[in-house]
Amino acid sequence: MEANEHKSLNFIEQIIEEHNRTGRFGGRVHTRFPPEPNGYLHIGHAKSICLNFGLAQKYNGKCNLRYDDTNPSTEEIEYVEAIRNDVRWLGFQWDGEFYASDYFDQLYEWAEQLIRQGKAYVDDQSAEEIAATRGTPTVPGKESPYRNRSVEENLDLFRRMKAGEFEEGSRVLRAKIDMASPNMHMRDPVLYRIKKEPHHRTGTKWCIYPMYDFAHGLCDSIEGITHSICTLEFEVHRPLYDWLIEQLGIYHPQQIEFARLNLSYTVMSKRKLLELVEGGYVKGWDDPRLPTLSGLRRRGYTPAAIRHFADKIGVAKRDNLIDVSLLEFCIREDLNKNAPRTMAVLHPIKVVITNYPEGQTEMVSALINPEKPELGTRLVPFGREVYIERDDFMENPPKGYFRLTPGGEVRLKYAYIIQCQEVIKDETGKVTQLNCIYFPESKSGADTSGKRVKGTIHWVAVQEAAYAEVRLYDRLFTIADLSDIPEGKDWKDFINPHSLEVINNAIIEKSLLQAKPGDTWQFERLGYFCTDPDTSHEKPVFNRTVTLKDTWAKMQ
RNA sequence: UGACCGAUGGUGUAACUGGCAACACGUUUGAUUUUGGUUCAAAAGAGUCCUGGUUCGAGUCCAGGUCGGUCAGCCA
Repeated sequence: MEANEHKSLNFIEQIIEEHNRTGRFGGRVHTRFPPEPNGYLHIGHAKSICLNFGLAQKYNGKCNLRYDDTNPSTEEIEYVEAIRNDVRWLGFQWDGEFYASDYFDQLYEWAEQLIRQGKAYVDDQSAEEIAATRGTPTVPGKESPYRNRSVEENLDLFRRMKAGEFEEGSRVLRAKIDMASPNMHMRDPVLYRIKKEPHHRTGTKWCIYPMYDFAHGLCDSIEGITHSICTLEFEVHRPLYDWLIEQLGIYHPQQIEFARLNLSYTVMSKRKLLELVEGGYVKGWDDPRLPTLSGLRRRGYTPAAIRHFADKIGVAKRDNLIDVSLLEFCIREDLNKNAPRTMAVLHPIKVVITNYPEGQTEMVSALINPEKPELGTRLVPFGREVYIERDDFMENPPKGYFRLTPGGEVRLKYAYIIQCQEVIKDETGKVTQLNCIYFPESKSGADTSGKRVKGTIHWVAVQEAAYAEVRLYDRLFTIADLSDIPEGKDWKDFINPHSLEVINNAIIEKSLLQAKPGDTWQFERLGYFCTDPDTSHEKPVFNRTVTLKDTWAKMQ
């Protein structure tokens, strides 16, 4: 596919190829995916994962998985395992699996080195005082009264911080840069803080922990990362990233920033996702309505579709809002080719074929997947009574409707053409049964009836029907752009109250009772569905991944 | 009256680095079809944020503006 097809380079590939030309990294490409283990991965992370691992593959390089675990108060082992599974599920294998905490000793040494160089100092101010003296983007900050302590005093204090002599919040280590810098991140940023909390990997060894800005670039340096790819909000951190590495005189990777993914009708921030989960708006991190990888997986999205999506959206620096219809296109494309077909009826009406012999059944032959005829056929039981979709019958059809109508004819897919002769209703006027006749010579594959019908509908034979729970999902929000909330409104005001519809007694073919969690299907004419982990032999449960395109529904 | 970044059809990304603005999604139309699916064919839709400059020629270079985003955690 990518063999001799010349695809233009994205801006990161252009930078890499420029580096390769000039020999800055000796032709090496080594990236890393650096999640913080404090939440689940979402499709925005998938963009970053595909980018980082994809670059490594493309340039014959390497990509590490590195947990950015510098804050023990929010991070948990549960998340590192979930992240590992998600990355693997997406289809990537990292070269090295590392943790920022692996490097705490080295990081500490470098902090002492900075102190010895007179480039860092221990500040006794409180967090509030530091905030108050940092200034604003337009007003310079004020230097700390502790800024000019001697190297010896700083070293002593920092070592005692490490030894646990001081309370949390009483002291921090700060870089000594420039309190008047127009870049807020250069105004003596905090490098280390005291946290008397056990860490999921280092236990109680440490009671001081490095800040992101201090740790990240230095970890990149240790691992020999060439291109440290991160999102746009870190752009203003880059001068600090570079400053630390230069002061220390160590190997210098290149940080490159790209625009994070935004998807229409959903939220992507960890904070909001967490709020949806904890507020009970959804049923967990793997709720199929969420853009988390675990949610998408449960919804029936495949790794290949997500990778293809990541490829199609491209990489650039401008803010973007990708239309979900592109994601839906990617999963339909995959499932159309790969999902076996079956028939299910979500909202049934019973059809009785009055001229079909009572007690008779027969097996009709159906394609497993018309996109892959080599997969062959399956046998579907047919009989005198079948269920059809309520939508596939209309008593007073509009122009252009070509399904079943009183006196009208349709084909029951893979079986016979039927004609509706009688409509039976209950006392409320609801249609409860259709009496039809069939044309024996119209059987699929052996049709000598000469009849032509416009419509073909799906069905399930009554005597072979089983029941299932089917969960229909819709977009989680009612507005496309969640970054643009009207004045006085909260983003949660736009949660779609109809994002989940549960059908308790959908009709399926009995053969589907064998379905295993994760199996994907196309329910003919309805959409793609995936067996949910909640499924059981007694009560199969299916999630609708996405509907089929429906040009008729669009016309209505 | 800060610093940094960005601006190309409805959406996203391109434009071989100064040479007829292309591709994908979406939309519309037609053909095929035993899924109103798929497939195939076609169309509409931007003259590249604005103003000026350089040039035979500017989306691309220069100057000035406008609009949008990010940054004031001992979060990442």
